[in-house]
Amino acid sequence: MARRSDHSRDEIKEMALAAAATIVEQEGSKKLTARNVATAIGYTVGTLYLVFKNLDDMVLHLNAHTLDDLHDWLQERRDTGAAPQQQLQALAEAYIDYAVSHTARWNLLFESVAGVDSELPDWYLQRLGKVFGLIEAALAPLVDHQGQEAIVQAARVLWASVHGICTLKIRHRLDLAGGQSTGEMAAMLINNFLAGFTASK
Amino acid sequence: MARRSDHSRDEIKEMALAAAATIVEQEGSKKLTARNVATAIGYTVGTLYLVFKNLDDMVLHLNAHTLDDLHDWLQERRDTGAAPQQQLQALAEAYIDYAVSHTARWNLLFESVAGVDSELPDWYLQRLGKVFGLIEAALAPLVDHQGQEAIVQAARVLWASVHGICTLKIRHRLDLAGGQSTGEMAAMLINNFLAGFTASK
DNA sequence: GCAGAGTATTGAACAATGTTCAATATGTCG
DNA sequence: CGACATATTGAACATTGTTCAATACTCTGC
Repeated sequence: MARRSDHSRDEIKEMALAAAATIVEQEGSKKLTARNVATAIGYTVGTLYLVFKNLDDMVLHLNAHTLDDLHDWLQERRDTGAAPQQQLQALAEAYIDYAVSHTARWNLLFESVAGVDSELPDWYLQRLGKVFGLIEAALAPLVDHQGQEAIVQAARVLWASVHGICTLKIRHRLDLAGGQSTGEMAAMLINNFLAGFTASK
Repeated sequence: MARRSDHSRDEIKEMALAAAATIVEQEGSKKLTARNVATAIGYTVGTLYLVFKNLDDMVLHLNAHTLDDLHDWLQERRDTGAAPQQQLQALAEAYIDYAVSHTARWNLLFESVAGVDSELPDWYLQRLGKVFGLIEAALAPLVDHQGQEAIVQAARVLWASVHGICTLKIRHRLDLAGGQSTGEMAAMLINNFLAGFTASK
């Protein structure tokens, strides 16, 4: 039996989340079970339910970490020196790259049932906002003739669209004859959208 | 015990799919279990495994029906008399409407694990293609100066983008301050994309 | 050091899941 | 009518999320 006070609750929480991330990446989300996580950190299921409300709650926290990860990933790969359009293209490709190289973990971000009927907690939405912030920053120089609201709205439309391309490709919903690559699709989207967007003064 | 030859295998298959659709719509996909479907059609689990390889296989067939449903829904609501841009807007709104009013069933289209690692069967991809066909048809008049390939590619980019907007909204991933409606987002996407697309001769 | 209190941790137990397959009920054909 | 073929069953198994009484530990006060 693990000795009590070996780890604080917060430590156990972090250990569990780290173990969960490893399991998802290495074995897929099917293997993300309470018992597997518990074993991986040297505790038992009961302890897991002491620090998380339930498995959905654990996944939500894991997703929060994934969002932070994704944010850093995008931040490293955006090309702040380049023109806005190239920045956006770089961000889109980085996003797709993340989804491809961390598919299981990225999928979990959207598979999660929590939030389908109920609201997502504020601390989670804030992390989402941080990711959006990167797109907004890249978009900002292009649209100084429009309001801040237009930037925010365009950022969301663009990110949602890139996400749509990404998710359909990864789930093989675009495996029809004559398909382009996700990169080409993102480029087509960004180029045409921006052409229209910057023209509308 | 149901008497043998009461129903052919195909009949059982259709009964099961109809029951599955009802369960998903009325009780959500969590209640879509082998036992629930079997009970609903007056058979037992064993019989279900006689006509479907497993539950994923059943869901795949249910999804095929959903795609047909969606296709008809879109076809009824597209406004073939209107200008291409209005047609696309109508299609986007119809798509979002379908997702909102049949959320559980629509979600199942993309939750399905089948196809994440393996290929989707041809008969399934063909149904996907039929849905894309509607967007291509609406797009065609706008781009006769470009090739057929450009239409196909633009249709995919547009549909994937609308889908992205739709899925993020429904899963509450856009519940941040200052959000637009899905309809407004789709309009912003379509208007700007088309402006860029038709300008690039 | 020791008794006792308090609590961190356990792991057996429960209901529900997907899936299998020997047993059984039923129809059909000679 | 009897015997074969097969449609159908449902008990059984492994695994899941989740709970909670029992247990094992640590620490306090003496």
